[in-house]
Amino acid sequence: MATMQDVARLAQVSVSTVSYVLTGARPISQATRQKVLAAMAELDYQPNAMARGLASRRSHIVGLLLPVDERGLGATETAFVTGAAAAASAAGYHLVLSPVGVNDLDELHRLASQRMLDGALLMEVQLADPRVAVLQEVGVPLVLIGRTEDPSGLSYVDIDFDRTVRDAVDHLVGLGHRRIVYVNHSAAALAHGYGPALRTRDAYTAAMAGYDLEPVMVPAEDSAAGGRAALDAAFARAPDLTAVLAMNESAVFGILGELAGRGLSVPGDVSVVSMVTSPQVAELATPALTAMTSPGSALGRIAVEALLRHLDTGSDRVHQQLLPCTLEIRGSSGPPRTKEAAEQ
Amino acid sequence: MATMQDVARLAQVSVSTVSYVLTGARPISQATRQKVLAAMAELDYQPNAMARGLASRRSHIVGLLLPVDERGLGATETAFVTGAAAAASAAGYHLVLSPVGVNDLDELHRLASQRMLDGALLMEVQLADPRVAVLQEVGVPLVLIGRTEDPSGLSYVDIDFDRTVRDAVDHLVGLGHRRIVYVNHSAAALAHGYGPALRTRDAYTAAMAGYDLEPVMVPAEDSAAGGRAALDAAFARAPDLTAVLAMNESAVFGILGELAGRGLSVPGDVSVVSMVTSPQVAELATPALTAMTSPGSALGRIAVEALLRHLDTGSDRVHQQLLPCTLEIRGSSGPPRTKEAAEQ
DNA sequence: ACGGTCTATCGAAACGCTTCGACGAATTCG
DNA sequence: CGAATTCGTCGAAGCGTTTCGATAGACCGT
Repeated sequence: MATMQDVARLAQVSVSTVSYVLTGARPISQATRQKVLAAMAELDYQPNAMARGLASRRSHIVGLLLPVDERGLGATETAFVTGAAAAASAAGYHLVLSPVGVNDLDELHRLASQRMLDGALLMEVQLADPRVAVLQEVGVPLVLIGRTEDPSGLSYVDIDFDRTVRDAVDHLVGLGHRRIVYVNHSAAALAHGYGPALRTRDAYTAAMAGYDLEPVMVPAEDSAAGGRAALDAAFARAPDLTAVLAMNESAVFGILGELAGRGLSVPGDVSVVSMVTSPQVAELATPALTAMTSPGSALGRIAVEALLRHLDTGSDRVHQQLLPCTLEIRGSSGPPRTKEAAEQ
Repeated sequence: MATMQDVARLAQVSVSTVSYVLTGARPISQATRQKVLAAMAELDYQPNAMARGLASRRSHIVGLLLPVDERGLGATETAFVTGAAAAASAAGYHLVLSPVGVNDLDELHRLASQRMLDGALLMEVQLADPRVAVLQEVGVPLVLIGRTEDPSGLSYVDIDFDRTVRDAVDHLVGLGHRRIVYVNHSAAALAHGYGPALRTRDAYTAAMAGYDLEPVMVPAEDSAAGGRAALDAAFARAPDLTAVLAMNESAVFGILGELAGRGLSVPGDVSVVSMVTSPQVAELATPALTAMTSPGSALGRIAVEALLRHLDTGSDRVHQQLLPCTLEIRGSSGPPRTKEAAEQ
């Protein structure tokens, strides 16, 4: 493996000159630059990442800190991860996947103190997230995926839940629905201060209020069975419902199954709109789901770009950005049956 | 940020002694070890990963090389990635996610030559995969996820497709099915030498032959629409089919939808078994899918462990291991209608 | 009491790069 | 036309570890 020494010797220049050619930290004449580049090519030289990292105090590695307690990542999270990895890679950075428990603060501290990470993305941020303080204390630049309760001074990217919920409700109301039930994440998630669950709850309430409609929210476990149970609960509380808005991707399928089981057609009897869902998943359902498509991959890319901008320019402007999910109408939503049609 | 120097000074020992305490490379007396550990604790010392990496020529980073051309990762791949990340993390290693195009060999060469990776896991291995040679040439220890045509001398972990297909066919034949159609990956995947598609094709043919049954295989695009089309094709070629075995996770949902569209019940009229599927996905369908559950997370863990064993012990024994998917019977498979029942 | 082993520790030389101060040559300016 | 500036390059000092050879005692058998 060739070193910079070898290149310098072959090009008959000093080591520092080779370094300057590589980093552009100082001007180098065309002539010598060519000599050096030729030598590099001949030796198939690649800079040693560790040495470079040690000397420059920049590893060119950013960490993606993902909570480990979850049972696997959903399609949205996966898209986020791959989007982030692609963006990092495109910018000459590396993305390391660090599973750290939400409450394993010591482990996090250790990880962050190793000077291996130039910066970090924090996934699944809670409203009150102790991990933020740990990372700040160690001085690792940070971009949150999601938001804490008070994110002032913190960079984050997140889904614009307000807008997403409003758009979904608008869509359903626009079709003529009045009785719209919201199936949220689980009660446990709500209790834990899981941001998306809380924010969508509030947004839903507000959106319904805007139309003078009564909000009906039921929580659902993150599974098909949870969806079935939630639909039962929904009918118990609103027997005349004509539309279901569901945050919980897994639960949607249970809802669909349960509707079919009750002999109700979609969207004839009940319209279903799935929130924060990937197109791939939406297409799996029959009928294909009208869904608010999550900007998973874009979020990942934007988060990385914001972080790298900070790292590379040293600018300490915080980057705060919300991306809405976009409505994609497929087969699971339509106008409610009119009274007459229903009475036939 | 405290350095080893600081620790040494505080503990009144030499720097090398501190290092030996940390690495255990040489014996250190209890007394000094305690002094050193105390100093470390007091200073909240964490070794600098870059410096350690430079001096020891070991980065403690392994790369997960995933092809970039795919449109996202499926649930199985995601489980693999998280399993690998967890295993690496547990062993004190870091996992970097490197999206490199299957044919971007230069990029791969560059990545591998940076001495940033102690080893690599190669995902989505083709039967003839040029990436393997590149990595071997650079001398990066390697574990394949999947297999090349001739994997002798190479470490790999892969799904035992033979066994998986056989178990699935056994299950269906055991229920009484004779006309079993296999819905494989796309024709393009087959043409590209995509291992799972080819191996399951052969295994299916062999398993059917074992029962003196005629194999009928149809390819399907990786989508719900692909599944619908495949089912059409299947009925065209085998109008009397009673069971569908499907490799293509996305297509399964299309198949289910199309069956419902034709007024056929599952499993009453047609049984469906999904191959290499995660439980989460299987549960989404109605009825829940009888499926061969993929060992995604275990594969990731095992691959990392094999790689690290090689790195840490220097043993150059190759590790070759196949894991079968396990049959999980849910609601989509059952005995075929008897002739009498069908004629009623 | 003496060379011979061990054991625990030290000092110094890497590891391969970046970066800073210095310096000669070329250029500019008054 | 000499002083001041700029440009391109060099040498050397780090960056924070690991690791190797050396060494000073402690311990052994004789």
